[in-house]
Amino acid sequence: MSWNDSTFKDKKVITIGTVSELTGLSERQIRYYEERKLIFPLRSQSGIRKYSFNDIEELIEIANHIEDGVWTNEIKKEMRRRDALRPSL
Amino acid sequence: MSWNDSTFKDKKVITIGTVSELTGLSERQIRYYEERKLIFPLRSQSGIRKYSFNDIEELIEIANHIEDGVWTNEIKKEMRRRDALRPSL
DNA sequence: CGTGTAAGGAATTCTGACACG
DNA sequence: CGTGTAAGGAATTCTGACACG
Repeated sequence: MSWNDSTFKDKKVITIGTVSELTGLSERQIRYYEERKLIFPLRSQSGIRKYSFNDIEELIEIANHIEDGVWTNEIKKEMRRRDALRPSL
Repeated sequence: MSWNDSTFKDKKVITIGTVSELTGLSERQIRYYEERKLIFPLRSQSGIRKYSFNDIEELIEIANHIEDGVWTNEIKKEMRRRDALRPSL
């Protein structure tokens, strides 16, 4: 019933259509980035994807990288590097 | 593309089914509280209701009042009283 | 490689109404 | 008064595939 404020950003409750509006990305792009293991939406029982505000921010970063000509493959590597640097956060 | 953190709670992006899961209220109840002017979801172009985390917290408060036997009518009055007390916030 | 699109089906949401109390 | 439900329709989302390059 109540969350500490910092948790709102992590609550996966937003539907793909809304994410598309918020980011300007097509649903096709958003699903593709998931296929490439760059983003991990929650799934409802019936299979509907749910994203958090954090996911939205990551999607924008991913899209920016791709616009710069970076492959999803490289983005994935960069993510792993970043995660390795801050193991406790 | 980017929001200051305090804004997340106010972004109306959550669908009624998810709100129902999060609050434990039925969709019927949630729509009824809107009919009684206690809650004000955003509407997508096609008419789909979108709620914020703040709305969810308010819904829980409303439901608690009703469980205590308070009428929506009274809850509305209380809301007006509260709003009048902090005009600048 | 990253993205668009048409295809068919399943799940979601909407409104107005009848019911109970 | 507040809430449940069945009804019919409209909008959303899902997957797998073909296309282009």
